[in-house]
Amino acid sequence: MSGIRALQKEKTRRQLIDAALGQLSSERSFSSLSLREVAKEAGLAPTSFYRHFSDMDELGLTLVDEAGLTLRQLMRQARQRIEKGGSVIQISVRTFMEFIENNGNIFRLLLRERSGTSPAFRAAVNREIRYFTLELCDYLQQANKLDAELAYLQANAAVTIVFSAGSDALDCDKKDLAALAQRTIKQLRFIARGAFEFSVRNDNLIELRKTKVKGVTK
Amino acid sequence: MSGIRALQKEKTRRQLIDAALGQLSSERSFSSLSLREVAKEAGLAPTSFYRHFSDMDELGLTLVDEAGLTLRQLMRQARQRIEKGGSVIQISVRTFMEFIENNGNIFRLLLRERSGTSPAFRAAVNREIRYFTLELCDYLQQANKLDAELAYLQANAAVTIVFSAGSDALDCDKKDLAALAQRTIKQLRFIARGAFEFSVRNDNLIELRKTKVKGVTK
DNA sequence: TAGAATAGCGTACATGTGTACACCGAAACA
DNA sequence: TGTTTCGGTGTACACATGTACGCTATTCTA
Repeated sequence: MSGIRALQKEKTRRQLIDAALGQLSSERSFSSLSLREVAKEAGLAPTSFYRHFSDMDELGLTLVDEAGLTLRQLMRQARQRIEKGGSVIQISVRTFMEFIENNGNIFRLLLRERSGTSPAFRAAVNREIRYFTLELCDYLQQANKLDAELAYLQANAAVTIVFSAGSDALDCDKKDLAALAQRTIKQLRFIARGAFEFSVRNDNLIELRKTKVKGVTK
Repeated sequence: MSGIRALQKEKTRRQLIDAALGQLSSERSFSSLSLREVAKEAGLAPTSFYRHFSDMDELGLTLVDEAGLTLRQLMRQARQRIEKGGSVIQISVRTFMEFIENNGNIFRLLLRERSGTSPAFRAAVNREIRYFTLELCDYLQQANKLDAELAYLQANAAVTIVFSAGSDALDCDKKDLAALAQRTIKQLRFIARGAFEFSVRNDNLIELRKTKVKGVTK
């Protein structure tokens, strides 16, 4: 395949996607974009839009997928940095903050559509965040030898905190970013520490039960 | 004052507010409401809208204020319950979940406009959440004898977690609500425990410094 | 009680929207 | 080579929106 035609089509499809992304800003949400605007920005006649997407919604879901991809790419980047040594939490937060500085509008898209009016959008965003959380959960489970439930709860809480910090970062003076990151790091440490304490307590309980059982069966 | 005229005006103003609130739903955001729709729902001619608000934005900000009020009312309710005894965290979460069940659309409004396209809206919502957080912070500071910074970090993290849980609750099957609440409670315990551990560590450091200083000055 | 103020109405208009339709030219295919 | 497919265009339409303007009826005020 790859015919000259399919190639061109793919190219203008990208133009549409980029046009949409390019119009997003702190004062412009995806749902406030019109088909006509996007087509115009992409240098297309309004009706040509339909050759690529049946709907603005379809375009939007594509954008969410794209955002999820960028997010997972981010994870990989963070893991690479971590393997080179350093505080896991610190590196993760720093990586995430960099992501937001470079991809503010994509992150905004996720934040907004997560609580938006389209069930499909909400589901798509939540799916991406779930992937993100589960990857972190796996990591915690094997790195910190945590119980599956505890690991999930910690991962979920951590992602929530970090996303919220990201949201704050979007509206933040640049000079306050470092302080925000520091606070976020401390909060993540609270969570990690708390989860660890609970894990220890659980282990003790298990030990207790074991000895009890031994005592009885003996 | 209170003339029959001012009274009537106040009444139809309320009708507009209620009309707007009434149109909000999981699939309808405030920003997707049109002036005409709201006026119609309130039983008014479109142009009469201007006798009460100069803008849909002005109406929106009024709604956010209203929501903040409801939120603080919620806090009071929770405090009353707490004074009657019981786990602070458990009662708070339960109260919040009840709030969301009864005021889903108001909560949605806050969630959405927090990441919305209007700087004024974002500021208004953040202000309400800040009040909420500071009240909790005060409580933690005196009830748990925490450092001001630690108390704030804990309060902020807790509010973030609870709001996020609230957001999940909005899209949740009713049967899963209890489990969600349980998970949230555990996460809040992580945070509380973590903050406590850090506080203890800090105190020890302070003790250490004190003895050091004593040793030197003696 | 006469005159001013004003909440609410209806009409009217310019503007932006999604999309149906017919058409064109170049690539794909037989 | 002749035919089909298809990405892109321009026109056209019905519709919803915000809001300017002038009018009316009722309340307020002097």
